[in-house]
Amino acid sequence: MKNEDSFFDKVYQVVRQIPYGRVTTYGAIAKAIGAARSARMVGYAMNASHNDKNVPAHRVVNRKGLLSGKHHFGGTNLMQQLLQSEGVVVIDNQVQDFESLLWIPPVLNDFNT
DNA sequence: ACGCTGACTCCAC
DNA sequence: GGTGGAGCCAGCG
Repeated sequence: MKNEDSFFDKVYQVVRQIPYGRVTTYGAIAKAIGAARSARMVGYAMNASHNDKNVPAHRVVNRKGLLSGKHHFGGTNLMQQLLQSEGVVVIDNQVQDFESLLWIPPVLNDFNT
């Protein structure tokens, strides 16, 4: 059975699949979970996840590659530093070469095909 | 129980 | 080409 009964859990699973040194967008995740129009919920879910889950929310940026949620990461450059630690060049809260680092997550299967 | 907000995105003017 | 508004869904006051 599927474990991701909650919309948020779906997001968590997808975000956790983001490879090292890679970034993705809310829209990409939203589409992966079947909610392309609910990108806001993706970010919202992250807020609940970053709290303590093992979800690399710092790898999730907005459509422009901007660290929109950095402000919620503790109020410091934590998010930017984390990305740079992974080899991602971030300048002024914006991911450089964002398109190249952009990683599109696969569509989340309902539970196993 | 009702309504608002929210780490976004897209469409229209 | 730039700016503004509407849409989506779920948690929270």
